[in-house]
Amino acid sequence: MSPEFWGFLALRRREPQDGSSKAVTAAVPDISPQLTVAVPEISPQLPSGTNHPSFSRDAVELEQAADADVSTPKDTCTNPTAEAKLVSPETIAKVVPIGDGNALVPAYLLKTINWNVHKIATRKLLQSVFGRRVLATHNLTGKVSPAFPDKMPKAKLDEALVNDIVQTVAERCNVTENPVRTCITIKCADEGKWLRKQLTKLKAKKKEDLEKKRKAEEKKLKMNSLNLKT
Amino acid sequence: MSPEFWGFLALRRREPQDGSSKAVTAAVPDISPQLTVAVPEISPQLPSGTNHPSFSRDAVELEQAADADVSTPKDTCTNPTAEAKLVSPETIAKVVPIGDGNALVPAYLLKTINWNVHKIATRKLLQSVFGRRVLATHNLTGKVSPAFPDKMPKAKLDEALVNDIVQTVAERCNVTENPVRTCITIKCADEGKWLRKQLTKLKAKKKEDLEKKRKAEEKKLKMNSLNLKT
DNA sequence: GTTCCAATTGGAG
DNA sequence: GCTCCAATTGGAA
Repeated sequence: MSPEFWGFLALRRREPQDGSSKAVTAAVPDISPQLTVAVPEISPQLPSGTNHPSFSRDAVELEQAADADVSTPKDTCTNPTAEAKLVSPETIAKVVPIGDGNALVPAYLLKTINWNVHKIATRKLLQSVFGRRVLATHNLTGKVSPAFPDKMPKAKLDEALVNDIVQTVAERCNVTENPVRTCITIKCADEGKWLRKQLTKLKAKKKEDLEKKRKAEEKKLKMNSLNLKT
Repeated sequence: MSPEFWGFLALRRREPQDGSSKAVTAAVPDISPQLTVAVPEISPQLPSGTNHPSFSRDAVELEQAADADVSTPKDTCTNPTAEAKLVSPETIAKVVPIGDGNALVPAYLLKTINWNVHKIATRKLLQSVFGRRVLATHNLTGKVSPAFPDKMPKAKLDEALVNDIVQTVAERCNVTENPVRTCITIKCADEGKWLRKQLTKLKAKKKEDLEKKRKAEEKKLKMNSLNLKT
């Protein structure tokens, strides 16, 4: 609850335009072109790192914090990001491309989606293609909110992947592309809130653990002093 | 540009919940039940006063300011709010109800609307039914923005009239009601910005006039003193 | 626990 | 000058 606790989340721009952004981008060349692995439920597309045309230091910190803190808890059920490549070929074969073919989603997922409800369809695809933490730390445009010009902009979702989703939903749900994009914006916002909650929990737990440790030390000291007396 | 200048526009709540709101509401009984008059282009539905279930003092001030300041300039082309009743019966007869029949719009307007573009259709109807200044000072729900909890909420647009518009557009444009409602929200926001601009201009003009007057006085005084010397 | 809503904003189109 | 976009927010559904 304390302001300083959220300092790194409720980010405010310190410099109007960070001159170091170019250098940072240069330092992070395109390593992997968004390989989408087949993982049942919540496929975790590698969170961030690749497609950030421009971000300033603060944004990077947010993502690192997110990566560091929330990667361990059971937010992904069975998934092993690394082990994904060791999965049997049959399972991998069940991933199919959508749109222009950049985005890959489990075939079974496509079958479960109700294409009458474009909002849900969009969210399902987003979840599958990007994973929660990417959604939480990115948005459609990567631009600052006009309503909150002091807040750090989030990174931009990979355009090609977004387009694949938008196309697919627009076609199969028979809606225009715009409501789909709006839906993406909302999903990212929602996942952002979710991430924050996760981090709050984590911090609370850490604090609690520290408290426990402190009390243990205290007790130990007390015992020691008692022993000395007798 | 000075903060105090916009003080009454960029309203901040002073008290959490204004206890006087009831009294104010009582002081403004429902005078006219939203009579919509037929005026070519921009029909000016009487701005405010009738359907405000709950608003605090600040909100009232905003509306009064708006009424007082922007009613004179040429924001409405040919319209005479008062004279509307003197218009020939034929002209009045050309007004037709939409939706459940609460909202009335000029028949010719309905004909000009392109029902393939729901956003434009919505805006046209809004303009006709409510008029710019009502749109500028009201919104869909009358609730505070969650993103700006300190800003005064605008008054709520008459629900029956809104419903008539929403129904009509949803039907004739073959869209769901929600995009129409979103469109209303945006239109109100846009008209709010428009009103602000008008007021800025007015204030600038007033200031300029004062300046002129002051200079004239100055000159006069100078002349007087010269006359005294000779 | 998620999804959805709508208020507000500045700027792009 | 008007329309449209999407970022952010808290709470409702």
